[in-house]
Amino acid sequence: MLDFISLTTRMKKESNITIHDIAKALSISGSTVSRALNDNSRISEKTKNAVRNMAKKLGYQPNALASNLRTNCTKTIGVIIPRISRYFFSSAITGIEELAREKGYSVIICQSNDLEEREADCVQTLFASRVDGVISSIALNTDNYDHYKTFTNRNIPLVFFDRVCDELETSKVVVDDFKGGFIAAEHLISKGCKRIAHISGPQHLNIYINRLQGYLKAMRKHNITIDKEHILESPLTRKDGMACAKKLLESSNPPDAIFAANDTTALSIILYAKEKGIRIPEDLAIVGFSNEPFSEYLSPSLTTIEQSGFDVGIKATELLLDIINNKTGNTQETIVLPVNLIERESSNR
Amino acid sequence: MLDFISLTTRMKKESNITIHDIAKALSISGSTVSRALNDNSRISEKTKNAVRNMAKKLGYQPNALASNLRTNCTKTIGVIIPRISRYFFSSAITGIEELAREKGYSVIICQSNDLEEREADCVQTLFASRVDGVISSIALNTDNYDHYKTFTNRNIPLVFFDRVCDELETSKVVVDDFKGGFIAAEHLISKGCKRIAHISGPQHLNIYINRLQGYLKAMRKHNITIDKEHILESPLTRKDGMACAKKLLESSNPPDAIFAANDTTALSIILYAKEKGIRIPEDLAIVGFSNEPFSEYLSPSLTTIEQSGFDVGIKATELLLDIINNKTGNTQETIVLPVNLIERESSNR
DNA sequence: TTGAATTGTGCAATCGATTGTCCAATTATT
DNA sequence: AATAATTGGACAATCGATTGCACAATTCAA
Repeated sequence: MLDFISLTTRMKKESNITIHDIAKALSISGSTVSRALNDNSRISEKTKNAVRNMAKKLGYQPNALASNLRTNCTKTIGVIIPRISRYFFSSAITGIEELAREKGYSVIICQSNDLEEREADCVQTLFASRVDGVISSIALNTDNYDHYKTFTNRNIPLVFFDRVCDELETSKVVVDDFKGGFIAAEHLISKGCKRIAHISGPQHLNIYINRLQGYLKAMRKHNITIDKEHILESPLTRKDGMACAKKLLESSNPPDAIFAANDTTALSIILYAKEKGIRIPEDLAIVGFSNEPFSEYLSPSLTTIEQSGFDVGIKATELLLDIINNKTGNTQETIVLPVNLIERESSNR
Repeated sequence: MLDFISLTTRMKKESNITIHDIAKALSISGSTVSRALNDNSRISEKTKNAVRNMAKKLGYQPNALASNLRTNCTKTIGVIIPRISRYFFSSAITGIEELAREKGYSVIICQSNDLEEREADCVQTLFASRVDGVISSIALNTDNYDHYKTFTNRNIPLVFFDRVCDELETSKVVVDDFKGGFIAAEHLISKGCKRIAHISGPQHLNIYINRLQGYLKAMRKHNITIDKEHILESPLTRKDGMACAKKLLESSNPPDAIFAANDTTALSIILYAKEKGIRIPEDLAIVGFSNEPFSEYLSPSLTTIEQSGFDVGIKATELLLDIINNKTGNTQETIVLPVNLIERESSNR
């Protein structure tokens, strides 16, 4: 029992080594220890070494809280995303974390669950944590951006990615949705499709507007007239996809190809078509968007537009860290990353 | 320009409202403000209201850093996982975050990328951030657990989930892998399969040991003799799965069913079998483990064992918060969550 | 050799919130 | 009315690291 007590006592002590303990052990002042540990030029090599050795010997671990309080910088960046379980976003986080850790930053992640209210909560949480900067992708139903002023008003660097907000003047990282829409449509055209429908997403989100515009441009370029009924707007869930498929395929003028604004919707279409005995790609060619992990394994496998969440995360972090470290002035950059077409069975005719 | 300057000045000020500013505005002391804000019983309702109103009016936002430093508690929990982009783990994080935020905690996430060295880094990062507790799932190649002593030595609560470590005496949350293995094998037996192979994972991980043991028990229970060649150990990647499939299916005594320790391996088997013209499930029945997002969409769709990452995350967080708030003593609980079989085409014969 | 420049450290204030202790004012008790 | 008990609030120390300034010791210049 005695052993146990002395053990716990020792452990307790061990967890509380401060620069002052080091200072005492070496009979120097705390400020010298602090400077030595920070490699300040005003401390002699000899002292620095002594301090470093003693720090190691005592098992010193700097208390970030104290440091943060004094320096008013936490070496932490906050991330707000709709949902972590979506592959694109978890890939983006992987990229963010990768670069952040390399540069000595930690990452705090908050999920908005695609709810504006939750997003506002996230903003509060991150602000309370005094993050040095924030990377965000906007929730599906957010149409008021005031909560972000918590950051902008206080000059806390903010970078948006993927789902960006034109209303706020910040740097942004997006993929080339316009081009994605364009090459998706042009691909279908090249396969001889004549009646190409498009299922788009919520039109207050730039990404869906751009995919739609890219599609329209390709259609115009090839002088294909569009049946107005062939352009639908949808929240893009599995269920909505089913409804859209039904609406399009049961109409009087059914399309011979569909470009869906995401893979989930494309999946719904495939399932619906299978159920109805519509052959893919012979009767109906399909192109999705995102290259979800499942898209490769669908039957038929899904032609889609690939976008790298990882790259987006890396770029956004680069941008943010540049701003934090004041490498860039007040410039608001918008970086557009490339997309590319992955041809698979669903359009191979 | 003047406007701009005064604006920035104001903004700067706005971001630095402290309890002392409130105190000054009301001609009371900082300690009273602090107590009022914390709803301390020694402050009169009248004063509390005055303080709250002034706080709102000035746009006061508590500085968590200062509070943390003083109270030595950060209201933050750390999470270490192999990789966030795996669905099971991102689901677990969703669960963790959900409950944590509800209880007023933030979450810091670190990825080990299944590397022991990175895992040790994560430990350091989280410790430096002075998290109040840690939830971890061990990296694939970790076989030395000393780095976790950083937490255990200092009585920082630690809970493992899924990939747990028996060497360390902590609370754990796992799914019932043994039972999962058992029902997977028994299901195949019930379908009339006689030569049931199993592709297991690294045997220093409890989850794979348990799945294997469950499988063995089912086989014994039904008096089925096992060809030793029918039990393989694999790192369980796509590529390894292919190799295992080849080895099993080209042997002199090919199995008529395979229970794979994860869905990725099951996928490889399906692809290999298709390539070789082996019919599923007629010639070969397949059961996987995890119910990955893609498993439902494979052709044939994959029978598998479902485990809820979300539930595991919730339970682990419950456990951790109980320990942090000292509701439980030193008890080391191990919670086992249920699994269940999802029957699909790959075994439907 | 003396004053100036340089180098290496220490002192003490500071970041913002919390909390043990003390004191004044108010209310209750006999 | 006098004392005791209670209530509401102020003071000052504290958490641990950082940093402007002061100052002693050393080196350099003339």
